[in-house]
Amino acid sequence: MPYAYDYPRAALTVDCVVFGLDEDDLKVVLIQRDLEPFAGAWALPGGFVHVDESLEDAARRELQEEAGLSKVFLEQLYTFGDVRRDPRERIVTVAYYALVNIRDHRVQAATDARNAAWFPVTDTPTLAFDHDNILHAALERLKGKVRYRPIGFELLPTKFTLSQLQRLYETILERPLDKRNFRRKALAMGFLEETDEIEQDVAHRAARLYRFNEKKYRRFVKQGFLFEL
Amino acid sequence: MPYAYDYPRAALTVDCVVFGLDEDDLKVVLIQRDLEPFAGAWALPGGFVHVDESLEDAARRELQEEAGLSKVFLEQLYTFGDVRRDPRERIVTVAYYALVNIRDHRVQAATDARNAAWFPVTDTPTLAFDHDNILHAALERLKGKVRYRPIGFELLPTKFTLSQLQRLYETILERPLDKRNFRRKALAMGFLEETDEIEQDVAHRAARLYRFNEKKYRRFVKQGFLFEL
DNA sequence: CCAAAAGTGTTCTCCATACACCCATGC
DNA sequence: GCATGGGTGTATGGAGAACACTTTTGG
Repeated sequence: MPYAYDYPRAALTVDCVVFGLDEDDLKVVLIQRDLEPFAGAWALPGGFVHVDESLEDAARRELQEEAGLSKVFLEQLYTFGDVRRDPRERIVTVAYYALVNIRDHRVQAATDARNAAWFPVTDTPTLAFDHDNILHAALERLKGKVRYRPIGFELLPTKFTLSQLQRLYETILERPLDKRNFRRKALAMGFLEETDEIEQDVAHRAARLYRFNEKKYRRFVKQGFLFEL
Repeated sequence: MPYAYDYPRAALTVDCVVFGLDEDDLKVVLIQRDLEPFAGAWALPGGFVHVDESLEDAARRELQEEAGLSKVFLEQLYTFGDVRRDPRERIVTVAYYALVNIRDHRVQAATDARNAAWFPVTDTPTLAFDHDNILHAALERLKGKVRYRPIGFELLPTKFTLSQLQRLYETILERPLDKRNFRRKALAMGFLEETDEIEQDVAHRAARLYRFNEKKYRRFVKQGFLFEL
């Protein structure tokens, strides 16, 4: 079959901004590069898109290969295509962001033995390529999205306290929230489910654990809704 | 220089969803294809990304070449990368959407003599490739974005009446708005500027013309804001 | 008994909404 | 004078924001 486009082509990659919550810190997965360009520098996990896999498949494969992560929340962020963003040749990258809860997903430097680690988003080294831009865009997206879609739950363990949830929102939005107002509104949404368990091994009164009920959430969305905290 | 990626590569295109307002109809530019695949079918304007131009540059060049449009509001929408979205070979497309006011921007079937025309968004033919998906995504984006960024002004002539503005919002949001509440809120935003002109040649009382003041808008944004109509 | 965080209601203010009539103009 | 849209104010309800003390538990 003839090519539809017989001229030099850009190469295509995917890069992933993987967010996780560690105690009350928002963290991101970075990979230390072992090859030029930017050998030794930290970068977002990512790699070339195979010609026979979709963009999202490529992103999931790279997450698996480079960080040992699977079955995570993943959403397309933006496509970065400046001509000189890679010093080698023209490379366009489709950026994704992922949300994982660190408990369930231990990050491992995987198959290709490069170093993978969690960094606090507020304290990352200068990244390779334009990855600082990508990370910044992902943070902005997270901040915007969290206000009208309950994606925050992806970052928490299955069962969590309302204080954990509140601290998560405060971390992402970078501002304090009022405890009573927060709890009232969070519960009023109607898709938080009280469990009969409480947290363990804390040196103070133990808080009740809640869980996110996705069915209730979907019903809620269908009826037309607005999600604000 | 060696290639960073010596394997078969996807081709890369841009496609543009160009919105315009014609009277009170929201319309979109479509191009009739003269080549296979989908010869004769309507499609979004777009084409291959050159290896030495950025994605946005490619989108602007295609708009110029295929529809004679320049200097329009243009924003990246989403990147569509399903393996089989083009029957010829693997082609990934970065979709953009553009807003133009039809008065200032006459659409012409340009250099390559293909047929270009405006279609009401509510009444488009079945499009080539996955362009129906792309159009649908663009409409959703427009609906969402118009609520917190005043992009609607891009669709109107420089001077417009408040009723025109209201009808625009009603069209995009697909619901009626209250006239008094709309006017109060629109003016309260503080970046609409009353001119001393009124509309001409209407068979009823002539409405005052307003203009969008971008400086005031920017000041408004800086102070932290929420834009809702 | 002290430290630490959990849990709980009320008030006020502001904004979204609902609603109806007179005005200016062209024909 | 009539048809057509332009232009205007008020009352009500609901939601967001501000605010402080008591309870429980472990050490």
